[in-house]
Amino acid sequence: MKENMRDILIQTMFESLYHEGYNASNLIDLLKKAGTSKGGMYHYFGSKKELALESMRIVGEGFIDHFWGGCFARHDDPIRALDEILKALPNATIIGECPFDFKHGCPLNHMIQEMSALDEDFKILLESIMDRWIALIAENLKKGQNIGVWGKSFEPTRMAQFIVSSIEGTLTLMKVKQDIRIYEENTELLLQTLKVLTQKG
Amino acid sequence: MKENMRDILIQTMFESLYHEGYNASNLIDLLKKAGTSKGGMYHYFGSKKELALESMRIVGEGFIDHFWGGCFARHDDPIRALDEILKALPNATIIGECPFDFKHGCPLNHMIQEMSALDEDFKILLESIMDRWIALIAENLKKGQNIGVWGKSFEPTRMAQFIVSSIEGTLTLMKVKQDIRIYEENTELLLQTLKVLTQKG
DNA sequence: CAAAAAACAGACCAATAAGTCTGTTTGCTG
DNA sequence: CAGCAAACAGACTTATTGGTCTGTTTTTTG
Repeated sequence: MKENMRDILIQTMFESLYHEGYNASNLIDLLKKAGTSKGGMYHYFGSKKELALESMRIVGEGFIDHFWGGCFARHDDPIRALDEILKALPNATIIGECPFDFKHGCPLNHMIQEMSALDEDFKILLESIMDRWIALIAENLKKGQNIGVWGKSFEPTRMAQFIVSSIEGTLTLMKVKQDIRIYEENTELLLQTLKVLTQKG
Repeated sequence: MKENMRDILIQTMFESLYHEGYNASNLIDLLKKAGTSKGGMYHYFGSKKELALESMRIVGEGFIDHFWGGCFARHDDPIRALDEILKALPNATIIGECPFDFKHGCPLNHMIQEMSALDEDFKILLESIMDRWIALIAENLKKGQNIGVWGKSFEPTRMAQFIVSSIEGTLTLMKVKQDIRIYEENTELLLQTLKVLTQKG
């Protein structure tokens, strides 16, 4: 059951992007961590950028589909799913051995800030990941409306954008303040808000 | 009325940090834009990092004190002030000739993502700027409670953190999607939320 | 088992960029 | 106006880093 070097490179690059960012991460260190060499990497990927893009795509889509999508799928009631997601996030594993942690915040946010205005390919990819995330939440908000746990007065996509924004902003604050109470207080306020904004009638 | 080169360097560095980030910005280009040379810059600052830190400090504190603080000071009612701030932000000038723009989002968020886990000096500075921002809002929320436009059931600092998070997250979304409607919809939801969470009685 | 292709190792190259150092200009002061 | 210090110009140094290229090992396949 030998792991494929291409996958190892993708995971290792993700960790570098998450912890150091794109410009500050260097290939030699990355290759050392991955246990390979220049030749090994350039055999699979045409450039640092190509590996980084593929890495963000695989990990980003995977985390949304499996962690978020999985939580939604395990609950009939999307309210409980959202609550569980926010409680589970601080201890979540993003990919392989790489845990989510408050010191480094949200990798998607990090890449958006660092790269989206600098490189069009990154921008396009990051936007598509963000769209996938928002679409998944909106979809489940709609489901909540259909099964009657939420009212119909709100627009699911708008509400999903609001939720995502609130989470991203909270994680930014966490990254610089590293106080878990802020996360708990903010998510509590968010859930409280949702109950009001989405109430029936 | 000749402008001081030290100030020009601070403004030019801020633009570079805002538009390219710390690692991707290079000194030669920056010096060309500022109209000076290596000798000119190293006369005032010991390193690129020193200039960047000073730049973020001056501009960050200035924007919070003047733009945010100014808006709060012009209104007795902090509800109206917050509303005006959110409406004015898309056309605000951050410093000198550098306008706020959705393509580049929030410079504070950008620096937090790129630098706070990478360099302790950046982290300390960025946290202090964030604290100043939150404290200013909390202060004015408290004022709103005291003059009776808001109820007393909420904790000003927690609410300020929630507001800041929501704005930061919204600007992250703007940076990658660049659709002003999202900003308008999100800020509308935020204000709506505040009215509910801060209501009297 | 032999040949070919995939996978990998690592020396080398070229570009970039921060920082240094020497020398020149500008402006203030006694 | 002389002298001195602040302000600035720019060539040079040094370190880093992404990418290339040649050669070796491993695996697959006919």
